[in-house]
Amino acid sequence: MKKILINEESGELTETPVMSSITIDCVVFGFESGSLEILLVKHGRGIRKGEWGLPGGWIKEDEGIDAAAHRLLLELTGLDKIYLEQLKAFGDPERFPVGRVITIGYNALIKREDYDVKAGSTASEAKWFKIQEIPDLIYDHNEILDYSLTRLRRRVRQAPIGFNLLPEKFTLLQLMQLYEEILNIEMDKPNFRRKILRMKLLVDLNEKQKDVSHRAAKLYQFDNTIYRKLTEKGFSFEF
Amino acid sequence: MKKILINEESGELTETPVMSSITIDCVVFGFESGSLEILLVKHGRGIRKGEWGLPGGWIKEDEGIDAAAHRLLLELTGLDKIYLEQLKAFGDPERFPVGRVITIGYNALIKREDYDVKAGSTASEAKWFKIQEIPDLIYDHNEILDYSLTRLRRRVRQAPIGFNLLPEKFTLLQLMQLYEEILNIEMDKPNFRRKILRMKLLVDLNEKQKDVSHRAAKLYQFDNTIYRKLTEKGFSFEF
DNA sequence: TAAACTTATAGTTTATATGACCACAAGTAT
DNA sequence: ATACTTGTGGTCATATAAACTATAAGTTTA
Repeated sequence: MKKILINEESGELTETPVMSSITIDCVVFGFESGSLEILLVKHGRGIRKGEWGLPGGWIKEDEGIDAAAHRLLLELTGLDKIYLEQLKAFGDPERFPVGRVITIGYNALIKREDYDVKAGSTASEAKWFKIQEIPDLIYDHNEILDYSLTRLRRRVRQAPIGFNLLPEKFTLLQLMQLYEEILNIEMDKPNFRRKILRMKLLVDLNEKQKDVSHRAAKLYQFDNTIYRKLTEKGFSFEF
Repeated sequence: MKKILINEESGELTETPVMSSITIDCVVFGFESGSLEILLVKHGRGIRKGEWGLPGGWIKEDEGIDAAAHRLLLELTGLDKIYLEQLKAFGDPERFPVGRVITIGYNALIKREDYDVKAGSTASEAKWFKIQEIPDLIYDHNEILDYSLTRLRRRVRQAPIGFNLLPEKFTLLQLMQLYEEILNIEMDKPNFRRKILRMKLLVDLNEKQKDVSHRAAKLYQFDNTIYRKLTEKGFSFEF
């Protein structure tokens, strides 16, 4: 292993840097029929064969961190333009059995309707798990997941990111149920409607649900441009 | 450089991991006479000699990330038990001129009264800068600093962490001015008092300021144990 | 010694947001 | 036609926030 990286001309590095491998691990969230779910992959080889873990992989040389996360998710799901947020780096020296590997965690929010199980190369080994039914995961992935969930719950109250888990067109009830599921609380329908509509960041599509066995609800759409304009005026999303 | 890290027995690693150097960079915040300040260090060598940057350094093998940050700050300031929060990893392939180096950013909040300039080994090259007077920094350190400030402003509203910047005993006005400075807003004294006292997480020390040239204010103390008990009961700090 | 000044602290009032609740409308299923 | 489900609109009591006024307790100055 190349232990010393000092450039004699610039002299920038005066100590011996430790080289380490860097991975990305993604917590991929989806929302299906009222349940918050996470996409896990089964390990195909090694002593931990058959165990579940977060999808991830190695970062390439000359590749940005966000870019690596996007690439890995594209390989896994066939989707680009996934909504991503970096969590933080996890680097317990003991976290990985084979050597020192630091991993960078990501939260990814995807629309289940977009996701085709067969699209990704590793998709046959991928499966959605309800939040309450997550098994023991490899390495420190349960720890990463805990952190991820805490972060999601905080973020979803501060910024309008929940929409990334819903179809392009959604009803107010769907949105409310998303919040109820993520935050694990019960909400009041009329109050929720008023609060979210008062923010004026949803576009009323003047369209209704179809093929539902009850009164059809109006469909709405989230428009990021509107949100940006509002924040410039000092508006701040809050739930 | 050792390019392949596959353990044949476990077979965990199926691709060639890229090795990278990892550094820590800390944004050290202090609060002095009404101003929020940041501790910067002057680079002693190399082509960028004389330029200012965030204090930081290499992470050691077999050293946790948080532990590395604590060690580096101990070397710099002579202080242990500094309040630390990891920000995230910064890894633009171009961020560091000599080679691929990923850095992990930290926010550190310290009590200025505790900090002795002469304590740290590199202290002679360290200096406090007011937030509004930050110069151009080396590498991507301005970017890290921007992220850090955004994060601090958000965090300070959600969790009682501002106290880490104040002396052990402080007045309500000092606390208010800290918030005013960090959030860059003006607040109303009576309203602020009521709001913070209503939370019941300050201990009234039944003590007063000394040597002030005006009516002395009561001194208060923040008690983390009380805060933890309150959060267990469902209380959540908010500003 | 009194007046001026600074900061601490208490109270009041108004607007606004929230939570809990009721009522009814608009559809579907039996 | 009736029951049932979901959507949607309204009310009211309460809590909270923001703006403002007032006074108290000290220090400095003249």
